[in-house]
Amino acid sequence: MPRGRTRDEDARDRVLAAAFSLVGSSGTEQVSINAIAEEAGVAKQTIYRWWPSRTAVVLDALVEGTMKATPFRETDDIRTDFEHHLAGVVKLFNSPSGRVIRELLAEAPSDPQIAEEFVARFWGPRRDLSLARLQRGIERGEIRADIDEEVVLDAIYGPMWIRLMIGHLPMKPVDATRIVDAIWPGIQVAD
Amino acid sequence: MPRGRTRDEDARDRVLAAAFSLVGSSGTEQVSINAIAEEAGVAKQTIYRWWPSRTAVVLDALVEGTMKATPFRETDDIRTDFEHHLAGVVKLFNSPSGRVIRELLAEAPSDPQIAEEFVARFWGPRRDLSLARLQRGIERGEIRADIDEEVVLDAIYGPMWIRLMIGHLPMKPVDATRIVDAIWPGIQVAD
DNA sequence: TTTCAGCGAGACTAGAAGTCTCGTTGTTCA
DNA sequence: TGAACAACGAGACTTCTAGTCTCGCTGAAA
Repeated sequence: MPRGRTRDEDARDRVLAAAFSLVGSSGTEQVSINAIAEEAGVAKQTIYRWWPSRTAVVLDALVEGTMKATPFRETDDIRTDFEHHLAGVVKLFNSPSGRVIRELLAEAPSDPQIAEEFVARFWGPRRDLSLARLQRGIERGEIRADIDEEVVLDAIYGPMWIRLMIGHLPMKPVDATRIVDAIWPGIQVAD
Repeated sequence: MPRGRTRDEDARDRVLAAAFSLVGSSGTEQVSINAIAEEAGVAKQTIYRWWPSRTAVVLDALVEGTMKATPFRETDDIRTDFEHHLAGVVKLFNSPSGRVIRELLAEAPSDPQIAEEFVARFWGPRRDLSLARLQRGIERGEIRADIDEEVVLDAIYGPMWIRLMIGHLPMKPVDATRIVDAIWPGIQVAD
């Protein structure tokens, strides 16, 4: 056990909560590191002692705060499982998390480290769940074996991401069904 | 005709070229407004006289620089036209323009004005071309009339955008075909 | 009770966006 | 031709924020 005072875990939680809350409600404005520190009742140095940058805090807050969002149901009806999952994505993107994700991705071009971690810790794990589900569909003979899995996944997720990032159209729950309707005929095994 | 010295159109062109070149090659680093001014051989005030912000310059540069990119062929084979168009998108996104688009979209969350203009001047017009092509397909009885056109368009473009923004996978020309392969069975009129 | 790292507070530094001023240049109009 | 005037290059200046540094204090471990 190292000497000295131990880390204040409560302060850690307050920082993550403050970061998530501020970035999720205000849109980047007022979300200086000072504002996060003040909201959390913490000194700025306490933040920089544990995180390398403001964006790293937000990423941690996102990963921690949405750990259990967009679960993947495992029933015998793969198609419906995907619809269910996508509906969860719509809900997530329309919540404060959506704004946090958008802000985070906006930092990615200027911070490759963040971009990499975002993929490794947030996007990757979720996408892998989908991939596994797709592969199980192939094993069970319900999904065609000759599809390009990566392209199919990106076609399934793409519409939501494009709307989150560009914002040209709203995301509605019914779109989850429509996306699956559009994709499914191309990947299912012909009856 | 107003009195006084007229605008230096050559300086305007140099500013746009410098902005596009710097943002397209270096990734946001070294792309301060000072750097653009220096590269263009222009005073900073000359930039702010004509553009409201640094990002507005980059948007103009993008619109001007990619006016003729990703054209939409009009043959009798709609499916191949889409493949051709998507292949153009892949090429565009893999070029310096891709980086410029990414940087621009990264500014969008903190600058609603830019977000709106990006849609109105870049994304909207291109998307409308696709939409018109899709609708012509419906009129000609090649595409199903009951599809949700917006969702289909976003499913077609989505994979490229998601890869541009997240960067989890490269974009290859062959993906253009694979995307269309994945989407087409769901939207074409059954034989 | 000594040691020592974490803590809050806040001064400080560095760098970039955007503003302001100034003397100069080029165009229009009387 | 020359006065009026706006755009120009140059660069100082202001403002804001990310991130650093220093301080005296606090609390857990040995």
